[in-house]
Order: sequence, then structure tokens, then C-alpha cells
Amino acid sequence: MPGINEVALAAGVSTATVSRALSGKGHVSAATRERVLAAAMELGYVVSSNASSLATGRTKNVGVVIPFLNRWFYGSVLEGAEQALLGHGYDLTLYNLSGGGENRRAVFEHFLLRKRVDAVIAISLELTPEEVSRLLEIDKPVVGVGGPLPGVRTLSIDDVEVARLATEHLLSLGHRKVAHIGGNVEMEHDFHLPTNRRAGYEAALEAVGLPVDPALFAPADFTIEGGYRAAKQLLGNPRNRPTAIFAASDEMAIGTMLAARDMGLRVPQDLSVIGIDDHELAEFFGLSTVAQFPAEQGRRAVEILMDQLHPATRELGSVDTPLHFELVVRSSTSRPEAERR
Amino acid sequence: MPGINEVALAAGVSTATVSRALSGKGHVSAATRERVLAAAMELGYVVSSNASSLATGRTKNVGVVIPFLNRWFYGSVLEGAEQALLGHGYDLTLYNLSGGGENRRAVFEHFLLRKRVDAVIAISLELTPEEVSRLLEIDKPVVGVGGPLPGVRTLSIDDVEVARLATEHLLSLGHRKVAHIGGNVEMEHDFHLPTNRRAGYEAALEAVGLPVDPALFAPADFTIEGGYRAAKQLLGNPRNRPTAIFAASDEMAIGTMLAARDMGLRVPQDLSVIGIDDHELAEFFGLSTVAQFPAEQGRRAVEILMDQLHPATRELGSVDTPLHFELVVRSSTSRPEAERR
DNA sequence: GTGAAAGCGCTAACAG
DNA sequence: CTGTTAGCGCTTTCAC
Repeated sequence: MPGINEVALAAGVSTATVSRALSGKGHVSAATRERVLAAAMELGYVVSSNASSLATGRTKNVGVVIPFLNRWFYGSVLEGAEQALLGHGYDLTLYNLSGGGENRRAVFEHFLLRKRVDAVIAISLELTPEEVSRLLEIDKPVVGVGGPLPGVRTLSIDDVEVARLATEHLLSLGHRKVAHIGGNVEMEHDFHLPTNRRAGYEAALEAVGLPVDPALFAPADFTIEGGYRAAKQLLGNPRNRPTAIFAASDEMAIGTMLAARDMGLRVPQDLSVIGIDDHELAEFFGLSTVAQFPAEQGRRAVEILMDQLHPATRELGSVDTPLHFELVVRSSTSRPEAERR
Repeated sequence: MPGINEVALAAGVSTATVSRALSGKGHVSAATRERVLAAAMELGYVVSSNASSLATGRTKNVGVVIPFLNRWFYGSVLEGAEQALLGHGYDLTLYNLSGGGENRRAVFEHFLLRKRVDAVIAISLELTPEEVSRLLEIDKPVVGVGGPLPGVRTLSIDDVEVARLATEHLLSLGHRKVAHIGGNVEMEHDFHLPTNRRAGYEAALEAVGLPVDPALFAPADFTIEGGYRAAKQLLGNPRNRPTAIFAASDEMAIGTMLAARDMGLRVPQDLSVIGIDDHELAEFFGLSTVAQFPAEQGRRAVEILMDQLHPATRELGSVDTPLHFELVVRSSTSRPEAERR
């Protein structure tokens, strides 16, 4: 493992020149640069990021804090962020909170603070006020993705609008008994997403003069299984069976489709189903949905950080545009049977 | 951001003593330790991992190289590794290869070499010989999980045995037409898992004197959708329809179950299905499977590294035991209908 | 048990 | 354009 010294020696220059030649900062004549590069390559030299960080105060590393790994949304954001960071020459160190209380504390108390990162990306975190303050305390750029972080710049889709769009799609097809499967109350503890989506659903109903029927709401936990159970509940009702269900996530929507099938209902003839996300399985199931683009969100988060980290290079304009979403109509939604006859 | 100096000042000792007190290495009187700890806490001192790494040569950070994020197996291994590392006071920096060629090169050429990690965990990687040599070149402990890495210590289940067990389960129920959905040839490019599982399947058949019928094999890509398509192919055959299907992964097995349903076949009455993994959805679908424990594998990989990194603490014995797996019988397998009558 | 001092490997003024 | 010279913030001999 050669150090900068050997390279300097080999190239017949000082270490300072090597540093300049390799980093591109400061002027070096083309000729010497060549020699330095050649020597470095020859020796297989790579900078010690530690020494470099210590000298510059920058680590070229960003921390990503995430509540789960094995959920499509999180994995996708992470993937997008990782790509973007790599592209900028940054590493990504991962802090997964799913281990529970003790881990969680460790992350906030020790790890994030080790001066190891230049910035942090917090994905869909519901943090306690104390955790937020810890986060801000490190005094480094922080950006949130997909969750409301008080005091932190956050990237997320307009959940109310998205839900409203999904519901309107159903309404415009002629459905009047539109049920909703959304977050259960326990989850909502400071986590606005389910509430917002529910609000969007209700707003859409109200906009066309339909009452909001509490019997047409069922809570679930955002998993396929949860959606399955909630849907059975809704569909089992002999008197007031909905003709369409809007689920607050694709996974719950898929659970809904499976439940309908198990109950002998055809989708979409007997029941229309729409979700949110455009999960990787949505296409397979023919699920209509409102797509959001988590990988893109991860990438955007990185761009924002890079802007803050390197104010010189900033490309304004792209940063503040709202996150886009898109209605994707597949085969799980259609007009209600009654209207077709 | 206080440095070690302010702590030393506050505690009325030298920085050397602070270092000793905080790291626990070297003797410090209980009294001074107290004072130092108090001062550190008071000031909210955290070591600079860079300075520390520079001085010690150790980073307390391990790199994890992974081919995908959004697959249950990978995510689970990663999660297990992350937890274990956190527990040992290590950070985890993530290198995801899914970006394709360019990223891949960048990871191997620049990132891994930056002297930023003390060790690396390679998850299910199929590396080119060149990549392997790059990996070994960094001259740090490397352990592989779930993939064959020539020259690298690797943790993985015995795929032949696992497949054989799954197939035997089907055979023991009385099935004689047992089909297999496994990796397609293109994938096998140096990736032994599909081949091994297929070999286990064939071995089980041969052990009971059954011929291996090529018409009872269908290739797929390890996704639900791939399994669905392969199963339709197998089940559509009017003359030689299998009564049981062994899929090389749970995702393909789930696709198989969905295909059966769509074709009007009941599982398990008309078709038994078994997979491998014990994927998070397996229980929901009532899928029989051979469970492997990826999170555990991730944890184990970390233990092995810790043993190598801190030879003092080594707890031998646990390290070389083979990875366990376990037949989990749910409702997707039963005797073939013909035998029940 | 504790302090002084010499680096760890690099970068960033500052001269020249 | 390039070399000299201080550090960056810690750890770790080596004395005391």
C-alpha cells in the first residue's frame, strides 16, 4: 500500500504536487500531471480517505438512516441514493433503525456523531423530538425523504393529492361505493402519511357530494397480508359491499386483489382496486396505481445535498420542483358492473 | 464540536489520559476516569473517527458489496450484518452493484480501495476473476455470503442438500411427476446456485429410481412473474402435467401458486408446490418451503470478520458449523389427489 | 498512573 | 507552476 510519498518520489515531485495533480485542485503543468498520474497508476496508489478527511474536514461520505430495508419503497430510495452518491464520488454508510430501541439510540447517540459523514439522508423517519435535535445538532446538511421531519428539508409527494387522484379515478369510472384501506391509528403516531392519504380520499368524495362512510374504511399495516385481511372485512359486509377499494399502498392493494379472488369476486368486474406506489409487483398483478418514483427521490435527495456541500456547482431550479406522481391505469379498475349491464 | 483537547482541559489531564480513559486501553485511575468521562459527556465529545483511524490504522467500518437491494434475500442478509456490526461498534458502508458496468468498475477500482474499510462482506456475488483479485488485493479480511467466491471464505447453505430435501418431501408424499422450476442457463454463468439446486432435485429423483424428465424442467428468473410464466408452461402441458412443482425460490413458488389458481387448479389438491427460502410472503401464501436464514447468515459473516479483526476475542467453534436450513411444511403440499380417493 | 512528544498520510497556505 | 511547512485530531511509545 504505497503512500503519497512513494508516488512523489517516483514522479520526482513533492507530495504537494502529487496531491494537486490527483485532486485536480490547484495548477499543475500537463507534463508533471502526466508523470504523477503514471506513477500513481503504476504503484496502484489510492489516497487514504482518513488522512484526506482529517486534512480537509470533509469525508466524502454520507449517512443514510432508514427504518427498514426489506420494503420496496425504502430499498428503492436507498438504491437511488446510492447510485447518485457513487456518481459524485461519495460513499454511503447505512444506519438501519429496524433493530429497535437500543440500536436506535446507538445510532443517534454515537454513530451519527462520529464525524464520519458530511451529511445525512433520513428516509421516512418518524423521529422523536429528541432524535430530531440530535440530528440537527451535528450541524451538517440533512434532508428527509418521504417523511415529515420538523425542521428538516424534506422531499415527498403530496400525499393528499395522490390519494385524491386515485379516488377520483374510481369516482370518474362511476363508482359510488368506494372504500379505503389505510393506516391504522396506532401507526399514525406522528406519521402523517396515512392521515394525509385518507384526507385526500375524503376530499375526493366530498368534492362530488358523496358522504364519507366510516363503514367503508378499514385499517391495515401496509403489508399484503394486512391488505388481505382488511379487504375481506370490507367485502364480507353483506349489505354495503363496496364496488371499489382504494388502498393506501400497492402492497395492501395486492392483498385486496387476492382477497377478492378468494371470495369469488372478479377484479375488475365485481371490484375495482387501486393502490399507490407502482410497486414492482403492480404490473404483474395488473394493478392500477398512482406511481411515485422512490429511486428518483433518493437521487434528488443526493442532488440537494451536493448543492449544499458544494455551493459552487449548484444547479438551481431542479431542486425545488415538487415530486411528481402519475396515474397508471392497468386492469384492476373499470366501470362498476351495474353501470355496464 | 469539542476535540480531545477541550476534554483534557476540562478534566485537568493530558489528552493521552483522555484517550486512555475513553478507549479503555491502558491504565487510568478510577478517579480520573470518572472525571474524564464526566467532562466528555458534559461537552458532548465524540472522537473523530478519521483522526482515530489515521492514528490506529483501523477504521471500525466494513464494506458490504451487494448485487441488489430490493430482493428479500439480500435485504435480509444486509439487515443481519448491519445489526451485528452496530453491536460491535462498526459502521457499514454499502456498495450496491446494481447500477451496472460503470458503477461496478468504480466500486472495485476506487471505492473499496480507499482504505476506508477494515474488511468486506460480499453478498452473493458472481465476480469476474479480475474483480476477485481486486478484492483480495486490498489485503483485508473478506467473507462471502451465499455465493461461491473462489479464494474467499464463504458462508452458504448446501444448495444440493436443500433442494434434495424439498424434492424428497414431495416424493415422500407420493408424487411421481415432480417438476422443477430453476435458473435459466444464461444466469448460470458461473453462478452455481441454480445448478446445485437442480442437481439436488435430480439426485432425489434418482434416489427413488425416477427418471429425470427434461420436459418437467422450466427455467425462470427467480421472480414471482418468472415463476408464474414457467408454471403456466409446465401446467399447460395436456399429457404430462406434473402433480407437484419444486421451485428453486419462494418467489418462483408463489408465482407457481398464482398460475395454478389462474388455471383453475387447486393447491394442494391438484398441485403441490414447494420453494426455498421462507420468504416473508411464504406464510401468507401457505407455502411449504425449506427455510434458510439470511439475517442469521449476515450476522455470522460479521462474527467471522470480528474474529479475524480481533484475534484476541475469538470464540472458535461457532464459526465453522454449516449453515442450517429447515423444512417448513404449510398448506401448499399434500399427497397427490390420485392417491387419496 | 500520567504526561510529553512523535507521528498516522494527506492538504493548504505561503513562498518562491 | 511547484516545493516547504504547518497542521488536521487522535493514539501510543517512552519516560517520569
